[in-house]
Amino acid sequence: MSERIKELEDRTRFEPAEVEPRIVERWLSSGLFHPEPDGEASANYSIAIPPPNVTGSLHMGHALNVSVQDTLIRYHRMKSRMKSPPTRTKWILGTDHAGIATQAQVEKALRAEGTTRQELGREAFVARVWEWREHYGHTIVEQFKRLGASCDYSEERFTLDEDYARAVAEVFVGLYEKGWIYRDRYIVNWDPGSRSAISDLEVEERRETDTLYSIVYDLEADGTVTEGGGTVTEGGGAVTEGGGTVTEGGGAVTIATVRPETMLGDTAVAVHPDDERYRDLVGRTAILPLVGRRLPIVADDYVKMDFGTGQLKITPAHDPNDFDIGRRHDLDQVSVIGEDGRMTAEAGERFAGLTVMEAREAVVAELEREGRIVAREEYEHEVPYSHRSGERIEPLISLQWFMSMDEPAGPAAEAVRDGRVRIVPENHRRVYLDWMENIRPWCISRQLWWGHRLPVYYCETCGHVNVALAPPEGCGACGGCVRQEEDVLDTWFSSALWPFATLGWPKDTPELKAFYPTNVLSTARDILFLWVARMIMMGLELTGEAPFSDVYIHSVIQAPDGRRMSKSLGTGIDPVDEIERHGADAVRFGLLAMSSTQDVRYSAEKIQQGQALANKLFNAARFALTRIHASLGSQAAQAVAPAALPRTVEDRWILSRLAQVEADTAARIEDYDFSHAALGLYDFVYGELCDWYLELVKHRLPDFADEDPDDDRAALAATLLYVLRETVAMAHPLIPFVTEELWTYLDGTGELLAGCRYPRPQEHLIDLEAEVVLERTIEAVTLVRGWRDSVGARAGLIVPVRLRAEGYEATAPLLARLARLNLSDDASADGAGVASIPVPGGTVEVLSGVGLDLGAAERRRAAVREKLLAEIERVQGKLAKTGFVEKAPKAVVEAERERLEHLRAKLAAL
RNA sequence: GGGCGCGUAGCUCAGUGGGAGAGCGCUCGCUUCACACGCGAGAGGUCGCAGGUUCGAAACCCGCCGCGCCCA
Repeated sequence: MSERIKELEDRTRFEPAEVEPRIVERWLSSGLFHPEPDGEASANYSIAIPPPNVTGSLHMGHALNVSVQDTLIRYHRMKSRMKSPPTRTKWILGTDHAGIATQAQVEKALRAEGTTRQELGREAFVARVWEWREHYGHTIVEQFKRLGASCDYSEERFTLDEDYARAVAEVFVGLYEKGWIYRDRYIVNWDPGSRSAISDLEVEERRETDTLYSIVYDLEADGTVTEGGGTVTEGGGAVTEGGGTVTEGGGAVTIATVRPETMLGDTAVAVHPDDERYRDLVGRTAILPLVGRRLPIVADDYVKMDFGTGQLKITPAHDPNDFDIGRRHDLDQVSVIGEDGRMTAEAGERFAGLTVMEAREAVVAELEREGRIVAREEYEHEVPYSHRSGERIEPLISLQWFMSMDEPAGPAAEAVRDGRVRIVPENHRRVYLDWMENIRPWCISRQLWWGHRLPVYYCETCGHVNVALAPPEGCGACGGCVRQEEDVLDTWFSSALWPFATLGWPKDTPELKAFYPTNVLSTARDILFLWVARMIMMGLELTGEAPFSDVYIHSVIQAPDGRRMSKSLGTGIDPVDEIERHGADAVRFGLLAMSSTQDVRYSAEKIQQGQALANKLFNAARFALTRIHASLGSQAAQAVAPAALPRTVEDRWILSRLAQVEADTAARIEDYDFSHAALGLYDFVYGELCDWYLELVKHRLPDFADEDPDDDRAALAATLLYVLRETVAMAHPLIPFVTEELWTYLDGTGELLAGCRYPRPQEHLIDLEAEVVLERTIEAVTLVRGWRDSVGARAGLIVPVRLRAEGYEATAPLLARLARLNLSDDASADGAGVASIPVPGGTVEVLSGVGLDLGAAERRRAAVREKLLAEIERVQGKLAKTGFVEKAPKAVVEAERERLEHLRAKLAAL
């Protein structure tokens, strides 16, 4: 027995903390994760990792997503070895510069030092962020390694790499020239926290309660009155009922708002065109209180008739919906709130310079004084907040750069509709298509310093806009001096190029040819629009191909309380802690096993189940290996293809089960059904391999070293090693560490399992006859054990019995050993036994009551009889119904009849 | 307001038309020669509620209730 095997004998536990660093080291130095860019993407397999934020660290979402992708990558890498010639498998790695998030982190650090980015200046600040990245930017990549992620670490990309940045600029210039990118004064989501515009998708709505004020605006009593005659006053009067302060003769309107300060920017009042009450109001003019501005009353079907009075103030410069209404009716835009979050000069002398909240109070006070507030009520509504800074969004009009979505949305929707891109699970498909069909322009400029600065140069002389890859010598129109746009691009603009820009696009590189388009994108549901949709658009437009053929949307791992994991609530669980506690295999297994539906609660038990599986597999292999080496010597301890071997029924059974589990596992991985792949593997290893097969054969593996191996033992060793090798290889994509460790013992060549072939199910080994025999035996063992327990038989007691049952020709000795029975021949022990245990196919007659409490057995038997009688009655009732016998499929009826017979035989046996 | 998902054992979840399952927890037993992160046995469920389809519903359909998430 070799030294290594001797050492193995003492390792009674699988110790992840000791094993994992060694294994990672071997993987990384092997070069296995870095494929040469050979062949065509259609034959190779590739995944582009969703680039984590450069400042980020591993959270549960990453941990699950990395587990998913690594399982796919390892599975396909192993499968690629079976092809001739072998194909290539690549997992493209990199990080995202994450404009707002990263800038915010560094600004926070600056604040702690008592300075600001403005004090530092742009150049120094950006240098500072790069420094930050050097120090902290690799945390998450190191954490990926701890999970066992087999990314191509030799080619880590960054969205601000020189080549990548050039690609981004080229795309901008190209799309500008195509007319898809343009500059516009448009209402944007202004984030006062980051002092930047952000996109619609970075806004989150929160439910809040505010005061809803009802405010009276007078109507102008001018010539337009004649149009509607006297009815106008009536209508106006009706809506101000209870207000009591209607002035002058023209009537009034009453609008409701939770943001009274924005009224200073009102430029119209709107009613619904079908609203009978206000038909005559349309075309008239209201007078804006406090300001005196004349407000046209327009008809627009955006207005909800049953909300408030059905009369709506329109503030095009400070509300996205009002902005649209304003465009439809050609209304003025009056900006009363500035980018600094304070009221502008346009708001009037009394309010200019106040913060929004101060202005609200002041406006309400003024209106109050004039008696114009006729109602206040508590009102619950959705308020927009910045997903980035957490501050309340201030919608305002600003000069920004946009990308039109109308042109790219069509092809991107079509690619999903016609199946070129498959979304798994399928129900997200419609969500994607709905979004594509109701798409809005994308605001792509950000008022930040960290990111891709727009390749835009404004002429200081004539104002001409020059868009070019390199800074122009002078203005293209007048030759004057130019200065570059200060803004940077939305981070998602650059990530939209991820699957191809990482491979060298727009250059026609071998990497691009070998690995683009990629096979699958695995990601979280919340960035389906933010990122996935835009990648599909950009991929189709720029490369002519969808960037991946499958999109897998993995589960959201919630906190154990069923809500989102939250740092602030302290409900987050750190995957790195879990790896340290239970091992990376356990974390991977657990996360995959729990990820069955779109939202799942974090289950510490599933992680423990994974840990138990790794330990179990380790011990099963350790047991088999130490015994085989001890009894046969290492030269004989080779796995042999089982086809030619003489086999016992239990060998035939386990080989049959193995073939089926191999097929199931592969199918489930390919179907992205990771939870069943993981749990199916667990069931096989625990419920079949260890609980039964090893128990059935362990007596054939005695631990003495110097006996000549006979045929049976050699055959068993071959089968056992074969089953272990196959099981370990099959499990590798899911639990790579323990399997790689075991491979060093199971495989003599020193090769890494990660680079070996994936097991191919041997269909000719499927043996249903052996399965029937073993199932029967297992059931009988379980029944006898239950009986033993009920009669208080001590574990060591061998009970003398006579087997009176069919179907145990091959397994009677196995039954006897596992159930601790001593089988007598019929001839030598006739006469009635002291007890009878029903088993499939007959009974086990107990011949002696020594050491048994048979009274307890009698009570138990009564309980079993009750159950049997109830069951028999149920099945009889079913078969007595003519409807069932006539309409149910024949096979079902037949099965019920058989079952009845079976139950009756059992009853008779009692 | 619209959409998606979920509701099954004490807990977390499988099960999608024909005998209610797993892991953990619980009870009892076990130095049975791999594993005590172990082994064996067991208790525990009107499958959210109400209706419908069907010979037959945990599963399919309709409605309701509760929880979570997304979009407007």
